[in-house]
Amino acid sequence: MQELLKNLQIKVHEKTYVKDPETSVLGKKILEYSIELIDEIGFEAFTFKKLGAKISSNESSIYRYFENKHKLLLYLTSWYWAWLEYQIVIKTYSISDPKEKLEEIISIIASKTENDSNFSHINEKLLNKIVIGEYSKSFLTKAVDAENKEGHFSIYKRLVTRVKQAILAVNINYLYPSSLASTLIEGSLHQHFLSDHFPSLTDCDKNATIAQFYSNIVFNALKK
Amino acid sequence: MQELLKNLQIKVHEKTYVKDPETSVLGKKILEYSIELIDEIGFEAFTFKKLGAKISSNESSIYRYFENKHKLLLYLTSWYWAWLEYQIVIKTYSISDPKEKLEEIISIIASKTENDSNFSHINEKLLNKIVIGEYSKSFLTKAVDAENKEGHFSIYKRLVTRVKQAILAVNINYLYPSSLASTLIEGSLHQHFLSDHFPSLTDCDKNATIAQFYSNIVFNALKK
DNA sequence: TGCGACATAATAGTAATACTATTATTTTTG
DNA sequence: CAAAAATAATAGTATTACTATTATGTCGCA
Repeated sequence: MQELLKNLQIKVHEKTYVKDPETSVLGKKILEYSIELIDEIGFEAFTFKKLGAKISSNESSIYRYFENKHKLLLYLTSWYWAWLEYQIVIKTYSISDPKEKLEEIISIIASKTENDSNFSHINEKLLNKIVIGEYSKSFLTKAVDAENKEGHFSIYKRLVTRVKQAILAVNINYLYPSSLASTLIEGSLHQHFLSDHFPSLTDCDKNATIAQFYSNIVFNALKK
Repeated sequence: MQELLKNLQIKVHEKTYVKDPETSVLGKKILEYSIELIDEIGFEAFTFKKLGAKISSNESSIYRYFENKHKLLLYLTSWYWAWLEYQIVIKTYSISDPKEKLEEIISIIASKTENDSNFSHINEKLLNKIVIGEYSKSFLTKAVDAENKEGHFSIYKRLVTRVKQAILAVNINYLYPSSLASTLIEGSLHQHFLSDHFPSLTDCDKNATIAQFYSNIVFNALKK
């Protein structure tokens, strides 16, 4: 399985980039250091000029890979969701019991991300931090509907659908599988944010984990 | 009760503004039309110059009320949460049964907002739309911790705490009252957004409402 | 009526952003 | 080695997010 992954490349919707960043050294540098820079200064202050300076490259060269920083954010977050989906597939592949499987999925989604050596130019832990702090900005724009139509959120939607299926496998009669799946994914990000910045608004990271909280929510909701 | 409200003014943390917009005609115009304009063009494209043009006033005059558009967003969203809290207080004041009370709170938080004639220059329905689409941007910034320290999120935190109390009143032994309260409030906004832009990721607004979904989640979680 | 205080408006100016376009240089590869 | 492709450098534009200064209007009260 690990061997198989060595040859794997995470595919992001091609309209997200002008030129596929995975196909060149500069492209990979853009990915690697944009994650670092966005983490350092935040997405608002992040510019291609600053990134160019950081990688001793020119602003105009970065524009040849991404139309603008918003598209780059779409790329990075799509990459993250695709990667999370792979984690889920790999780690739950051999689990046949639906409850056990869902438990594992919740744990993967809600736990802190660990780095994955299979993708050397992507720091997954940092990327997870970015997703927590910036993901909402990728869809909270006036362009959502157009971008959604173009397929920029298809990976995210596929992930939600996969979680939904796992929920229905536990209880086929549950009335709100999509809402529960999307709440779990988005809510986990939010609880992470709260535990970092508004600890009084969460119980997680005190005597409990986010995974335990959502496990409790989900399995109580699915009780027959 | 309605009479009492006539004389009520929603108070927002004073560090949010340079000059209290409630104290002048121009100030109220800024509030009224910034809501309209942000709704029309989105927070990113919104500028004080455009707002000035809309209200035939000058950019520089608006700066005398708000330091920048981010502070204005903090003002508007704080106003919204304060208003929501009043709705909860008024509508649940006379309910003594904790379950019934929590049910009503969930309904107020999760349902579509109706306009409130008590505050003539604020269109609550539009403001709710803005909160759904822009609220996250008010805290997903590098300045959160500093702004939190300054008290800009105190109204929101008070609201979450109030909901937390209502949750504990139903089941004092529940382990995650803060997380459940914050999930309910933030998650409701997200489900509204999904039902508008990603209907496949939610079950709400098809055969169910967001309030029903959260009611199901919350009361199953609180079952003893 | 007139003076001062204050609110608002107009104007101008700055550094940075988010690009586009053109040209120059370097690297790749056939 | 020449052509093609990638990258870098340079310059330029409209807009943003302000700040500062000055001008105009408006209210109260002496």
